[in-house]
Amino acid sequence: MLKVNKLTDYAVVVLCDLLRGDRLRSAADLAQSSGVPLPTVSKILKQLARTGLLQSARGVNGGYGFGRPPAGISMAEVIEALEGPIAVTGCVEDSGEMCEFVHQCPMNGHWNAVNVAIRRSLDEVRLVDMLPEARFMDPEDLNRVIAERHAAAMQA
Amino acid sequence: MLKVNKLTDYAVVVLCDLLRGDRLRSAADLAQSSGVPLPTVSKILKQLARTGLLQSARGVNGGYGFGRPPAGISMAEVIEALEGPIAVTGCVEDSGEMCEFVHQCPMNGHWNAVNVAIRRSLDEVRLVDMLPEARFMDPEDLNRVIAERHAAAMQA
DNA sequence: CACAAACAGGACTAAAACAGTACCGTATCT
DNA sequence: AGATACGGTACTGTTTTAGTCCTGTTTGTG
Repeated sequence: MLKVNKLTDYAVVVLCDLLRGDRLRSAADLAQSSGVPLPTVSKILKQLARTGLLQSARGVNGGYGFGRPPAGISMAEVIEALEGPIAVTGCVEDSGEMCEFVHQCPMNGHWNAVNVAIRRSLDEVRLVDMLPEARFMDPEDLNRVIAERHAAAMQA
Repeated sequence: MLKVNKLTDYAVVVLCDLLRGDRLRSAADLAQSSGVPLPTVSKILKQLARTGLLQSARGVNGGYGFGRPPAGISMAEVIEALEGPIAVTGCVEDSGEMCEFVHQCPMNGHWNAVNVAIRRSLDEVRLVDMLPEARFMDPEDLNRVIAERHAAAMQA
């Protein structure tokens, strides 16, 4: 276990697709080019827009684009956008849930060490690292290309 | 999400209890002192013994003890013992599952970077770090005490 | 101004995973 | 022989997840 859900998995596929373009992309467009079913893509994009990771534009010629420079987006942010705060158990500060034994639980706060460790490691993996082409490209070049595409998309 | 299941959560409680003793402890005994229901404790201990993290002895005066020096046990091992290999998605080497699109999937192998990062961070959190008293004790002293208890339990 | 393209939000259902329990078998000590 | 304790597995109700669909709102275009 310790799995992310499928939506998050698909989200990465779709986001990588979005990274490759230099304009707003509609949900239908992304569904087609990524192979993920439209309703699912739609659900993912809505959620990502809600958290600010993506920007959306309605109406004809509308679609989705990154809400900020994509080179700065970490996997931790993507996962949290779709699944909420990273918390491996309920017994953790900020998890939202509160176990009924908080005050007597001997584990209280101790899983936090685990959460912090995981959170930090996810901060260090960037979304652009998930691009297949990232393996073969010079990181500098990759960042530059991605930044140019983002600028073009924002301008249009 | 990205949660461990409750069994794993309970397991840490029970294991910490076991860390505090210097002899074999029966499932019933651990259930009582940890407050976790017996059938559940039993299930956890069985599984941990199966993977070798714990040793078991049957019959009167039987019970469970650590299979090896507990100071060397990491949270990664505990989690893997109860939940199988750490793999945040199905699309990952060693996850056991194989998605039907392996050969065409553009993400193939890329979540691995995430898995490796998480796995490494879990390797660095030790089981003994989950002990509440670990906060107040000198790490050297903690290791010594734990080692002595383990030796005593193995000898008896 | 009407229509079509696209996003926004929420409701609903089927399937899968989990949690918790119970039962029966086997080993060991006294 | 009998009591204690682990070993394996099967079962069931509940919760979560996945996936879909429907209705409303915004915006560009002829």
